[in-house]
Amino acid sequence: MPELPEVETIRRGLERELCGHTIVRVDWRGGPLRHASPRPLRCLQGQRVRHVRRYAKFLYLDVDDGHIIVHLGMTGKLLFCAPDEPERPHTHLILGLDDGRELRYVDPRRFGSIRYTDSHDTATTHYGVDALSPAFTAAHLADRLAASGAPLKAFLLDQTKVAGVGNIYACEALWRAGLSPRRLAKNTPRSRVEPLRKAVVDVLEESLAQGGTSFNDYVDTIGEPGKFLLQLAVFQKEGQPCPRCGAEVRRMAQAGRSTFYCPGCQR
DNA sequence: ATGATCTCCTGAGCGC
DNA sequence: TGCGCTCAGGAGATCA
Repeated sequence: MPELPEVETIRRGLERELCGHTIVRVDWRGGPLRHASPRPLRCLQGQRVRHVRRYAKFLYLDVDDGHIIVHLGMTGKLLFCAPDEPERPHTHLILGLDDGRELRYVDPRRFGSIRYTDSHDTATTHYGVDALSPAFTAAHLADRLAASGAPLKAFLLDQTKVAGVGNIYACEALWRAGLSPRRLAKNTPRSRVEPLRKAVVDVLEESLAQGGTSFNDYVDTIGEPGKFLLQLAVFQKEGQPCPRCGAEVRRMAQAGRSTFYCPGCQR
């Protein structure tokens, strides 16, 4: 479900609504989610949330003693609820807050994870630079592209190359840059690296400004869907005309995922 | 080491 | 209507 803009939207919601509040109750339903938590989640009781950070698609909730590392997978949602609100199916964790509200984690497919740890995250040590960080420069991207024999689409999806880009924005960025998803990363001409970097950053920032992209079930922490859907050029537009050249948008499988592209103007 | 494939799980949407 | 099939925004393990 969520890619970088959606996760960042959620981070902002958590920063606004959760920071400074203390967790007074932990109700863990036993998942299991993708990963077990190194420290028991019940130890979060009595701890105050100090900061909420994001790296790639991971959220880091810094508490008094350690960090809660959250990945939403495909269908994870963090929702602020009143205690009397009916519980949705697949609610795995409820954090009771000091002002009576609850923060609930709901995740039907259970591809997400919630881990409480006292140490630094080891899951992302091999990750690349975050696509919205200042370190994501054309020079850096050029180096990474040159070292990769993967097709551009697979390159962008690989979190160890560039962190935070998912299937929607990989398709959209390649369309904006006019680059074929099949082109090998190392065969990207130097002159097209900066346009690609800009396309990735622009599409992420524009989506973020709209609160992300929603298909079926993505909502932010107060249940609002994202509005970027209206601006997608090729993603899930198979058979429709390319907004730039009018050719028919196609779909193909790459690395087990759907790639949407325009055969007319992506070279 | 790198890239491709499979897998975890549930739900939605489609064709029959 | 109801069944079975395909597909889904992620990423880690495993294989070549």
